[in-house]
Amino acid sequence: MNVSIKDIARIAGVSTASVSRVLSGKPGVGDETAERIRKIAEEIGYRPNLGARGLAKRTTGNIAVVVPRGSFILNNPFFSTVLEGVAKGIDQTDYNMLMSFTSLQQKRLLETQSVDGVILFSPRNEELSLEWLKSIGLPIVVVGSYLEESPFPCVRPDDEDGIRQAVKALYQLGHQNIGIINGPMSSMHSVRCFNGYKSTMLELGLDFSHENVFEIGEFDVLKATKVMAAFLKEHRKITGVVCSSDYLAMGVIKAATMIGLKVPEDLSVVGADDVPISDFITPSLSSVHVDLVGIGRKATSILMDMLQGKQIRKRDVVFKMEYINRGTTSVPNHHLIPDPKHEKDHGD
Amino acid sequence: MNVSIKDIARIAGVSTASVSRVLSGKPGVGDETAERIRKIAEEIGYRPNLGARGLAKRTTGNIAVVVPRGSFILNNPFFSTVLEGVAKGIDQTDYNMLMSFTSLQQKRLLETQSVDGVILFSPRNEELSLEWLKSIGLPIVVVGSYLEESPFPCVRPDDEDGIRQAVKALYQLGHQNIGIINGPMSSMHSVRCFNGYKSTMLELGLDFSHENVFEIGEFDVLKATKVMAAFLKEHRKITGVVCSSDYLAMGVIKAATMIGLKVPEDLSVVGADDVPISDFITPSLSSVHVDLVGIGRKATSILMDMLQGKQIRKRDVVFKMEYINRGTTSVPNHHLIPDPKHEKDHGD
DNA sequence: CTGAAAGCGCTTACAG
DNA sequence: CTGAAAGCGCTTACAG
Repeated sequence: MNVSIKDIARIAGVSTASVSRVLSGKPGVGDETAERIRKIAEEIGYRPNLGARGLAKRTTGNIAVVVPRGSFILNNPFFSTVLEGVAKGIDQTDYNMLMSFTSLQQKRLLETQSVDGVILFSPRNEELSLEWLKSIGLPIVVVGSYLEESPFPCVRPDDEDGIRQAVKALYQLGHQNIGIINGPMSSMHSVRCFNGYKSTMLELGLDFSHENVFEIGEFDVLKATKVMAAFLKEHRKITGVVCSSDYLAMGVIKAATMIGLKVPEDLSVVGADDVPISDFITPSLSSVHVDLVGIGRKATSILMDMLQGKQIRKRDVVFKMEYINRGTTSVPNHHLIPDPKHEKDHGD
Repeated sequence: MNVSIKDIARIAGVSTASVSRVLSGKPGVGDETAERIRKIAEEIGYRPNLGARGLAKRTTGNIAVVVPRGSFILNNPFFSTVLEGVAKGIDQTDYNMLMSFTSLQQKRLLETQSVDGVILFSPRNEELSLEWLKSIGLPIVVVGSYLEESPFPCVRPDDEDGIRQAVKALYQLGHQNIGIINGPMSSMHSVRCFNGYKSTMLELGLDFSHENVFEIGEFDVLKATKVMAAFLKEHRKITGVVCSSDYLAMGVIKAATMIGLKVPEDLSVVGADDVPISDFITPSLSSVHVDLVGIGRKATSILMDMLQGKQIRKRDVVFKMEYINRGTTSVPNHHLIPDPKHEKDHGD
């Protein structure tokens, strides 16, 4: 029913081969013929059928963006911000973006020859097996931390150092009892954050205790506030807390408020990643900045390189992070600090 | 290189027609043959080629989700929340979800026979012309307010009534000078909000003045805080402000803080839509709730009906809204209200 | 129940 | 510069 190159060929009195050539920008057709073909195509409102083209060329023109953990993840500004970068990156190409949020959809998407490559948001170990991922034989680049032995290029924040900076910032403000609110340890990101936290505490000569580590099982922070509130209540010695994400940090603030703690007077909290909304809430969130949009863009450009058969030199691209002091951090309430002015002299 | 039904047919010693029939669940193949085919398909790791299937069946199996106004829109929780509903809806079908954020991508996506239907997030008039949209001849359902004369089914919040409730709530708290922070009037949503605001002010016998209407030109609220702050500074008589979205409301709070106004003591603010994060920030945002996820789901199910050729009875599905009092509203500072207890007795 | 054949809309050696 | 033809991987009347 839709017009096809056949129609154009008939009207123009040429072969479909010629039509195909001019419409897909290939050389080898006389200027006049080409012009005539273009005009006719325009007139009869020709729309190429990407599916057919894909069949013939063995490509799809689609790239998949798969984010595990269900669609509620959309509320997590980390994802939406990186996604913004990915979207911008893809926009500059001729690819279309296919998204999937559930594992069912992912399987279907990836097993069905529907995409040429995939941007994979850091899956947890149990969600997508490395074996399966390898078996589908698609170019994949992962965003965020993933398995060490992953064969896929990866672009991620330097999360371990991010937490390190967060802890140091708190330390320099005078905090001694510093806790961490972390995601589930099945995520490499959480593991890295934990490592950064632990090693920095030790390095600074602060008490490291598993007591002060709170791991929430789900990324659904909204639901986790009550347990966080309980945790904070039990650990009143903690005057500062670092979080593995800004989103989590917002939950901590909420939880603190619930039990009557003031931020930052009673509790300093610092996030990680510095999503756009963090500078926007009141008080604005102290965090460790990283170029999230840049991460998304970089991931896309690496994928594009792979799609063009280029050799990928750097399999791991790590974005550096930088602490930003805003409204949710201050000197601890219980101790008067002699000289709170020294802002940043990496004490070691 | 990938195995196809031809390979299966050869191995099984049957025709590709039979293979096709069993693999796509069609009747008319003997149990034994069917079983053999299935087993072989499994063994050699057959993956159907959706593109080829699409070519043959004249469908794509894809639905497009198009959101205008660039990808920064992802930071707007309204979109991500509705999107969550859409994603959940699509998950339950066999369709894949193609997303596009820029107008370039949209054109390509829709003009290229890549999708069977589209979920369109309320475009502004100037972005996507109705003519063009109609010309592509795809089933479309729009989410959010759009042109009155739009021929496409639409599902949206009752935004006009939402603002009405917000104004009334403020009025009942004792506010007399109520302003509105609105989006650009090129969006139907903003128009509706303005109408709701104006008519309610008049109805309540309050002063309506264009002075108290602040329209921000862009949806990029982050960038708009400074102008909002200036506006608030110039209009100190305003003790309460209603916003056309929660996202905007967060900007107002930020702006108020910037100029030293306390929320809600000095300024009450109420949002609209009640996105998940609104209950999460501190103080939590008073807003007018609407089932955003439900809106996304409903839009998807309507589209599915259209795809199956069903007649759509209700072309406009309007979700009702309900005011929720939280932490950003209180009695106005300047006036002592005799009886602030009467919470909700729709005064008219 | 089963298969031969045409067709979906495009691309691309191959030959001229 | 141009066309005939085969092919991409699947589906579906049609005939048996």
